[in-house]
Amino acid sequence: MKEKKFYITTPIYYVNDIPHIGNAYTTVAADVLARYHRMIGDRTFFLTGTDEHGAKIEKAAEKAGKNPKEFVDELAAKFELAWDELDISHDKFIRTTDENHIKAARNAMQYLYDKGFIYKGEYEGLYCLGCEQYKTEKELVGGKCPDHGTEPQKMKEECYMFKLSAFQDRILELIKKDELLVRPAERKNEIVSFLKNNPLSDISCSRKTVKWGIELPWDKEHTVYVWLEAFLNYLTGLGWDGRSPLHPPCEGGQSPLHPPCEGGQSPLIPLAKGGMWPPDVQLMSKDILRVHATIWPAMLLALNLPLPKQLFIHGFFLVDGKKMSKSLGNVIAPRDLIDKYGVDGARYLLMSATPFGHDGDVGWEKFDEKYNADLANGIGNLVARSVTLAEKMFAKNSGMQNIDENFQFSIFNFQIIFNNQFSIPTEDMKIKNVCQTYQDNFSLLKLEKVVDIINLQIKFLDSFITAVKPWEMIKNKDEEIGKIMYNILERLRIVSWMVWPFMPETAEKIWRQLGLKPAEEMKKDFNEAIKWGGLKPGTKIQKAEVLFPRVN
RNA sequence: CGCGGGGUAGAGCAGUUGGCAGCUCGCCAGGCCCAUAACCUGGAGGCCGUGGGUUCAAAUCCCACCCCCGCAACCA
Repeated sequence: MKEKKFYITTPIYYVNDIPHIGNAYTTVAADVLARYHRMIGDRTFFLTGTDEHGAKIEKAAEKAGKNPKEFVDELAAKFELAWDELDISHDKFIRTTDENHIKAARNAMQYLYDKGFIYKGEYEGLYCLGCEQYKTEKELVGGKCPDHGTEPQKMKEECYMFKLSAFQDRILELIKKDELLVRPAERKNEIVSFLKNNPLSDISCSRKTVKWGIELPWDKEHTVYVWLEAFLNYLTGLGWDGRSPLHPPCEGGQSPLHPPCEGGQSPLIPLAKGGMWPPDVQLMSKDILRVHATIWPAMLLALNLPLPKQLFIHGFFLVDGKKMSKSLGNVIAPRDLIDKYGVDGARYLLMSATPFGHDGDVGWEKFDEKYNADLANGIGNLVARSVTLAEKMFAKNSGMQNIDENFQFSIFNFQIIFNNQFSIPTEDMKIKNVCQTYQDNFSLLKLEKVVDIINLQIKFLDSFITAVKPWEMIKNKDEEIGKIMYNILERLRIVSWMVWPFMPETAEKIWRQLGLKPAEEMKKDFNEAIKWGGLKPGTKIQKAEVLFPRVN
């Protein structure tokens, strides 16, 4: 099998609140990558979902006068709806309350226990009687519980511990050698220096006091403490049953469920979906990097499973320079963005708000500016003017003439000059090279560069149109117009493919205006689709509604 | 010396194999009239945080210092 696979995950979101712009950012980014990989023909699996167990949810449910299951059902539905509204194309929405997840998690815990990675110990912490919860130092205000104003008491309880300490050296090595790639580089530095300088201690992985959770199979008084269980979603989301690595020897090195095993024996588990494991990219924000680069790989090592290839950490959004928080009242919900800018507008603004991997400052003013500049005045306007020109040309009884892209450069000089003194060699603007750079940047996850490439193509076409003045040629019945318009529309068609992972609906709207059927187009592979000549000269070009109305 | 990041045009940001400082918005002046009061061209506007060093050459590499932000583990 030559085809590649691509497995991407988002973290599962804790359902103690409705989705916000931060969750949406991670999810849209994952969606863009998943769509891109499907587009280039990779066998792709995109997993997202919700984390639904734990004391906080138990309490929040109680407060809302609901039983926990009802409570999480409602919130999980809100997440699913939000992703639906954002056109997220996940293959599976995993919930940690799913029957399969629970069963698998118990199997996995049992396995870890049997292998001696989990042992009985004690957890000591500061316990607030009012909250019936342990508090971390950070949660306390002046040494007191912010909710009850009382000082928490030191308490101990029996719990099970996971031998995290045993994995420190191996994890450090793996990260240093990029076998577990942590990107961007500054995040790798951070975690490497953390692992070098701080001894990892074993962590508690069960609670007696939390009822809303998954019971340990060998000790029903305990429930699994959240992190360990939550991480397993990346496996159970693929249909894993938790019986790791109890993979029967492959007879003759073959199995219908996964790629051939070496020597008939393999630690690879027969995951559903034909051997998707391990993840190629796991996206997350920086607050959960540390646990993902310690507990998570430790679990996989304990389970004897391959580690993810890459953890990619993106930044936080600041809203007008301030941290987004409920108390400041500056929380932006995905819904707010969609209402103002449309689904594709929202997706685009999230993805272009900041270089991928860095923190970014957002805000309504900035969103408005970017939306008008890039979408309304940029691609939206370009499509409108191109399609209108084509319609006018057809009305004058001229037709398009299929001619290769070199024609465009021959009349626009061999040196394309636009944007001040900035000049770009013709070679760089050739479709083949543009698409190559596009793909290179995508595989490096440089999404901001990918967006730049698209916008440069739009500028190029705008500049070209102004330079050749097709409207005059139409008036003068200049027969060269057929070639000019073909060049414009054909390049536009190819650009629309580049746009597709970010704004699928927009790409489809462009195709329709170009007389192409989205359903037919979607059958194509990217590399086939971007070949010059996809647009047939006789195609009926028809103007439709404005893609991105300006906002104020 | 806890760890990591940042300080570049009025605003927001790009910019490490060191090689004439760039983008978007805003501003000024032209052009165009196909298009969503849009598009194109040109212009003004920067001691690239400060002080040293390496180099023919530094925003970029090294050292010191100043200021800002995030993190400091069982916080889902």
